[in-house]
Amino acid sequence: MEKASGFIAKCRERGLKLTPQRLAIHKILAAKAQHPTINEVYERIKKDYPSLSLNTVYKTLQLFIELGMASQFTTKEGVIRYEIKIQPHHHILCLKCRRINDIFDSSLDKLKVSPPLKGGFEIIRHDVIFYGYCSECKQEGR
Amino acid sequence: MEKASGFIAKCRERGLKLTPQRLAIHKILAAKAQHPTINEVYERIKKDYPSLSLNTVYKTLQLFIELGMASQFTTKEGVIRYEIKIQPHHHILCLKCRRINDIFDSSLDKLKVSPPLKGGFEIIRHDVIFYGYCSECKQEGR
DNA sequence: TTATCATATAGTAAAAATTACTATTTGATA
DNA sequence: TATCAAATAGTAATTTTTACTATATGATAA
Repeated sequence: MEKASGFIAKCRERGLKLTPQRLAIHKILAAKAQHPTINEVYERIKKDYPSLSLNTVYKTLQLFIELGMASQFTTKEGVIRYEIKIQPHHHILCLKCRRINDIFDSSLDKLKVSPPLKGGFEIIRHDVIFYGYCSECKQEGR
Repeated sequence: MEKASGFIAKCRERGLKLTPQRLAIHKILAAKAQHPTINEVYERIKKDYPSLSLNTVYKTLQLFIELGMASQFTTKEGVIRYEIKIQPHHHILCLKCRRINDIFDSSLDKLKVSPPLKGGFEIIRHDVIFYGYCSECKQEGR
């Protein structure tokens, strides 16, 4: 669970208001190993803030992304998921239960493409996604 | 450009009808380095087959995916793109013009996660996406 | 603590993307 | 060439995302 203090500082820096909605959305994303969809964010917060608007969730997540505080990625099925920006990491997705874990592996962070293969591209960053079966689904024989 | 004959054979095997729509969609995907969105597929074919239904494009692409002949992936912006299944490869995406190139690099195909980091997962496959600027956009100073 | 003001929110509506449904058409087979 | 199941187009329904606006609220400074 990431501290909210960093988030608060960032909002102050940028002159953004610290609303309960933003704090709640940040809290969901910052909880360890969360990769919720828009709707999951909305539904979870709605329990405590029934007046929350889905609109606000959309706009807040977009804001977070613009600020570089969060990012979205999409699974093979085309489901868009969100996560907070933390240290560089990659993902591993269970093909059965759809659970997504983070992988922190510095060797993956260092991947390079040899010049003849990258066709003149200047590479800024990269993501790796592994697909497989988690320990529970593996036992159930899929 | 991939041969259509493989596709035709695959359809016969599975008892699928060889319709002009399917052939056209396959042709678009099979053209070298194409990663079109649903709408791009639809618009391009509509020029020659004005009666084509968007519905058919959706269903055909889903079919191709179920058959393991195509796959979808999504860019950071959440745009879903489709491609034909060819030899294992990865992607490099220009952050400015959104062009997507394929990378064939066997060392990337061999990526592994060390057991302590994969948390019990059994890994089946993986994808790597690089982000950067292509040679043209690089020259334009982004 | 309170007044002020720009920003954020909720609520509604509009637009875009995706899926469902069905009558008709069409490819494959004999 | 006839038959039949499967595929298609067209339409409608549903879902997802975005736009718009009046109201509410966080931040600031008096």
